[in-house]
Amino acid sequence: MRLEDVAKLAGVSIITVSRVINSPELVKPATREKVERALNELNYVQNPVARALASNKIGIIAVYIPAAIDLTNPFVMHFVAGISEVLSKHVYSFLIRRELDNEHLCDGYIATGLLKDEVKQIYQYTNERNRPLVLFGHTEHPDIDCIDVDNTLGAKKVTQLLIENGHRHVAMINVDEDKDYTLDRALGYRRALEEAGIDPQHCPQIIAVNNVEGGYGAMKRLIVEHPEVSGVFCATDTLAIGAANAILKAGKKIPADLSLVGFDGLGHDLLVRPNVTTVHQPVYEIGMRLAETLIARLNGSQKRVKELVPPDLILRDSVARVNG
Amino acid sequence: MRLEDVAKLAGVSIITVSRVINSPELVKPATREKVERALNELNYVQNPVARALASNKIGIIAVYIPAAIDLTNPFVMHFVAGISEVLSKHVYSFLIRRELDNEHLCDGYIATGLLKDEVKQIYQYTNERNRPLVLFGHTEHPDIDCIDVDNTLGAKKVTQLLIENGHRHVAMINVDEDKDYTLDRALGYRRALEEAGIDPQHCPQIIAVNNVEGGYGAMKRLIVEHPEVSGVFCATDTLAIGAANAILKAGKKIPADLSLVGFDGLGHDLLVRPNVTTVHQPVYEIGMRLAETLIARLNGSQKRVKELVPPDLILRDSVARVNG
DNA sequence: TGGTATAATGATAGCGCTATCATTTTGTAA
DNA sequence: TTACAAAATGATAGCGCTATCATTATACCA
Repeated sequence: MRLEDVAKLAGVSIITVSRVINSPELVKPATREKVERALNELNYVQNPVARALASNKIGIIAVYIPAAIDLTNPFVMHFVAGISEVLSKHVYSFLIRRELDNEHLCDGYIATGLLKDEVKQIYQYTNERNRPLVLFGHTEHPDIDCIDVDNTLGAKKVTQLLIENGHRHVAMINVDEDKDYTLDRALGYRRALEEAGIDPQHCPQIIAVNNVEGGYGAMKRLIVEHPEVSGVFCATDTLAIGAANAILKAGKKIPADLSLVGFDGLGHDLLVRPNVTTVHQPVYEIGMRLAETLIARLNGSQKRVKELVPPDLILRDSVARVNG
Repeated sequence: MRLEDVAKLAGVSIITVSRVINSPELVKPATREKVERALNELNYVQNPVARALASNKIGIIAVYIPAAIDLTNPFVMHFVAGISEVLSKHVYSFLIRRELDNEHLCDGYIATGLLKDEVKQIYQYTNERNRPLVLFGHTEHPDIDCIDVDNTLGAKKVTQLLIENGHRHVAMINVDEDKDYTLDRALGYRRALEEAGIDPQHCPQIIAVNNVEGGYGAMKRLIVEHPEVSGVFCATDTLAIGAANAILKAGKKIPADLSLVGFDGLGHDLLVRPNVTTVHQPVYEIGMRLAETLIARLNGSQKRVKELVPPDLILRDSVARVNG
């Protein structure tokens, strides 16, 4: 079933059929009708591969999520859902790529979850293929469109919340990964301390694997080794869930005995008690913005996009005044 | 950058270059080396669209998830992750489609989350495009490869668990949706009751919207209207979380005052206390099996696949003996 | 009625690759 | 050396569509 078959039946040339499909306004109504009848009769279905080859447009965006990243992670899911919403409006499909192999059946790339080394790699990869690239994070790279959460600001805000509630002995449980957000959140934490005149040296920072067990173990250690600490900032909500379990297990109350804050805000609130005060990362929105940015590029935009999205505090039930 | 450029540089024909890329064993080592040098020097990158057009193979599987289904649902993402694992081994990419429009840039289709009406629609759609289709669920359709959880069996098992623990007054909170799994779980529930000699008429079944709030409201009603009930089966874990909240809010204990069981088993266990006994749906594995089935079809298999995967009970802390 | 502008349609050459068949080269045995 | 088979390479025709330019039909005005 090709344009040719339809053309033959309708008694026109194939290009006229193509026009009826792609720009019907260019075809005289009488002819158009004739062609449409033929299209219907033959139940014509276009071959998008052939169109892609001829027009150099495929209608697919590749979302690159390295194989090391767990797809079922809510962070990833919300990100992908945001992308999906925007792309479907623009008649783009998207595919999820887990590695950078020879294929590149797409018009452009969105990437997330990259380690620093991987940024150079995908930059080269997309350049070789002459396709635009937009990134979640890594805003330090001048030649790539990037959008990120302002991790430093978020960490600072939430640490300040602890301080404002009278906590002078605070601690941070951070993630054991070579990613910017780790450093940025640690930086925000330190800045909040310094601005409040608290010596960061006196405020422990524990490194843990980013899962519930990691948070649990770190908090357990913290309770034993630093009994003076009254407020804890966990670099992720996942860590915070583990930490909360450890606190309760130790027979302490949240927030009466220990105040706890997290970072992510991806819906755990419905599931955990007490609800942990946290920083909401607008991941869904960032997915949307990145998709919009990429589409703008595909439509010819030359504007370099660099955005730092300020996160919001979500105040819940896990912070109390010291001795209050 | 085309095969032609490489061929010119290497002093061979384009087809020889194509062979070096696709079936190097057919090329004499000396020639192969010459071509490989040229490939490297020019940094050749293949155009997969052209290859797809010429070979009628694209290397993409479309996963159709209707736009009505929330992508951030863990059910969906585990399913997708299972598909992803298998496909990446077979050098296929996959793309997520949210609606059935004119595009069909793929070798075959995997679909989930379909309403009954939508099954016919996608069946016709894929037939017109001459592409194989495999489905999660809807095993009643004789002409489609389908794999499903045995929902009836799972619901029966978990209801029996309540009965075995002495609960004679049980209730079910079911989902308000026109899907098979709804009916099947209700059926399993009823069968378990009947086999135990309990009249289903005396065991309430409440319909709720499938979210935490829905479960909460339904449970609240149940406590007021049916105080005799001592064991509740929720058709989804999401409902069970809401139900658990309602029970605790009412000042009752789980499982001392009320036993509670769910259905899904998708990792909420880490987040909710007490952990709810549930039925584990092997969604990830079903994603894998569907992907394998589709690939078998693409490789020429003619075997109709119909599988009902038996789910497992996950025994946790939310069921106790009556008056025990 | 003729001439010109404009609308409508058509012919044809790719897009970059693979499949098919044809040709050339190489290897082996008589 | 010759003959023949097998291995290696090449020429060419698509795959089904769109872009580009050429041609033909129609409209409009003087």
